[in-house]
Amino acid sequence: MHFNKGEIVINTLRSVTIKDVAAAAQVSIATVSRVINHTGTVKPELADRVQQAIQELNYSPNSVARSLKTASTSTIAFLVSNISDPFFTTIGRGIEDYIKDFGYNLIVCSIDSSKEKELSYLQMLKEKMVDGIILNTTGFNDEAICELSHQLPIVLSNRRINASVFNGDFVDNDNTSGIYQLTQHLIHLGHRKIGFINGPMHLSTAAERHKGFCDAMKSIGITIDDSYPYAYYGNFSAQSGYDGAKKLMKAEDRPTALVLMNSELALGALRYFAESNIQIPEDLSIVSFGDIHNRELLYVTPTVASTNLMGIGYKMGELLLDRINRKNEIANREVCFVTQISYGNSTKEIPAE
Amino acid sequence: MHFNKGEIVINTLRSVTIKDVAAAAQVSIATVSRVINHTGTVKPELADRVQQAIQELNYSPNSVARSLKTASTSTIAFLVSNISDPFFTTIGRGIEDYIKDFGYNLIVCSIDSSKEKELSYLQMLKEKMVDGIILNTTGFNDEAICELSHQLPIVLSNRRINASVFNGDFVDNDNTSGIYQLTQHLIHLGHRKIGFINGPMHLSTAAERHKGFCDAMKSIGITIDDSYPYAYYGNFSAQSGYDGAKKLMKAEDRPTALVLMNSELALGALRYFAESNIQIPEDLSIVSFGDIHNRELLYVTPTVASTNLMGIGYKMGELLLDRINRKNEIANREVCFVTQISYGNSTKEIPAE
DNA sequence: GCGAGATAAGTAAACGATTCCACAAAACGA
DNA sequence: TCGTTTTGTGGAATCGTTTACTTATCTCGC
Repeated sequence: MHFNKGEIVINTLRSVTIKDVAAAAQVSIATVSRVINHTGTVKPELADRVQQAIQELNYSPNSVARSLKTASTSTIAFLVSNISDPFFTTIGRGIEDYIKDFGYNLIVCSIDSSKEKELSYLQMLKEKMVDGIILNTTGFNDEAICELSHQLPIVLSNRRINASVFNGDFVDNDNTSGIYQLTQHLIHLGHRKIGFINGPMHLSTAAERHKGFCDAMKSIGITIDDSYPYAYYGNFSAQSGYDGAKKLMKAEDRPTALVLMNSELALGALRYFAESNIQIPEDLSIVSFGDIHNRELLYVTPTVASTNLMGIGYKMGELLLDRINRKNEIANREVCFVTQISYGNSTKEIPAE
Repeated sequence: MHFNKGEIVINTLRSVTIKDVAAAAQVSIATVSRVINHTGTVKPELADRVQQAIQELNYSPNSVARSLKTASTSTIAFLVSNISDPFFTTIGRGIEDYIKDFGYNLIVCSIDSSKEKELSYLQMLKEKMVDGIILNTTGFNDEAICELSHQLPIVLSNRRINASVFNGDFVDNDNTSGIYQLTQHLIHLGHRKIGFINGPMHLSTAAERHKGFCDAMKSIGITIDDSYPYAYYGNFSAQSGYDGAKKLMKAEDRPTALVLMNSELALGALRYFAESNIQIPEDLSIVSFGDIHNRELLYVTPTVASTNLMGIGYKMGELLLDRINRKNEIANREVCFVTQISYGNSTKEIPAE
């Protein structure tokens, strides 16, 4: 508070406003506003006086007041199932990197795959007047999201919405092709009894990856239906990976290879294999979708379809800001990121039976 | 928009305000506000009318306007070096879990150990009127943070500030004791040539862990000074871990054990050992500070001082909200979380030389 | 029955910016 | 020289709330 030398500062708590600056520079608040925002015209001489007053008073504009008037907060929200999941935080980092250059901030919310949490966060964020939302939805609130999408720019992250009236963009990996390639890899190694562990089929990611698997199996004449013996559906968590691996490997008729439909499932499965002394790839070949943190340092390096998460985040930030600038009045867009197979040592050729 | 059956909606963009509710319920806006906030007294009959109007109009209050008036946004910020680092996101999850029950949101910002980024984020957040900040500081802006701490509640996460005029709380692991115990463990196994890889010493975490190491070594009569041959200082990144391990292991006089001062350093070092075929623990024993994601799935399970990150986050949320409620007018507090040694298979007894 | 105190509701002033509008002064073209 | 446009500035409304203040009504003890 060195700017008040010799005077007693009456009220340090009250922060300096545009009024104080106007008074100090002996101009109107309108002029101060014009100087700050570089709008309208103002004489250089006055502008200097204002700038000087701003310096001396250490003034910075109040974003909240500005937001109220301009109806925009320069804040966007990122809703994910769990902010401590590296998958999402890497995407989040990509988003943040992109938007920060435009003066935007990121609010991050964990909705824990809970229908209620998702709804209540959406409500709260609408009240807070965030400028847009990037949403990895639970899949349980499609109607509400569709309605919201007409009031607020929304970009869907990785999970599509099953409704035609949705107004927004969608970014995802090429799930079908990624899993197709992984499965083909196993097929080429001679595997036929190929199991899979997937998440809930109402999520587009699960459904699309399932399709990739079916397509590949179809190419060798195997049709996947409800009676397919080597299938397990969980919820994209490590626990499901563990449980699924256990169930499939305890069955009389074991698969010789396993497709894990996301990295959490893979980690859970690896835990089970370690505990139960199942050797990878000697006893079982595995592949999985999505990058794994420090994958090369694991006791076995899984072959994966690797994804460009930072890139996805960056792209989603780009789409959302564009949508914000264009007042949400554009046609839906979809961006699909191709995956790249990254080979580890988790698969092995099998002699044809 | 089903609430306007049969009528033409003139302006869907303009959202419904407290005025509309007041008009619909035929009361004043003051009464509506009283109903919403449960303040003052209002006849049940009127309250009902208001509630009904709120329902029918699908009204939700505008947080920005409320924030302007009440000078609080129910938002707190979490500033970390990198939001994609699991260490921080786990803490973040703890914070979020605590604060969400009180209607608070979390803004997450990556400052990348950059002095400028930290400063500009702090400025931006002040303008946005966040109610408080949880800060894992770069260590380069102590004065600015001290000044800010008198205007805005601040809780420091894991990195202390070297200034007496700081006004806020501090939460950390017991760095000194954690490293002391880890080092003692190596000593008990017979190691004497114990190297370490640390972060920059201007960070309190680095300094405190260094002290733990020195204390332990002192107990066997070894004093650590600048000439200690088995030392490497980097920046708490995996790259530093890799580089440090390389340098120490390429020297003529190798250490027989290594203390890694955080988990990133440990992962980087593990990568080097894997590449250069150094067997752990046969060729080298290692220990490290802090949990490692999926530690048991690594090719070697490091012995670590494990930390309760969720708990730390939760505690920081608690301290910050308390500080907010008490208008930042309380004495500084410090909370220290004890660590727990979690044994892996990365250490081995050495025959006394 | 009447004044004091409680209760209930409304009016209007904030909060701190942006921006429309009015208007004065300067610049300009004929 | 006199309109007409351009430029620069200030006044005041506005954004959507909360809340201090006011006023009207009601309750109640004496």
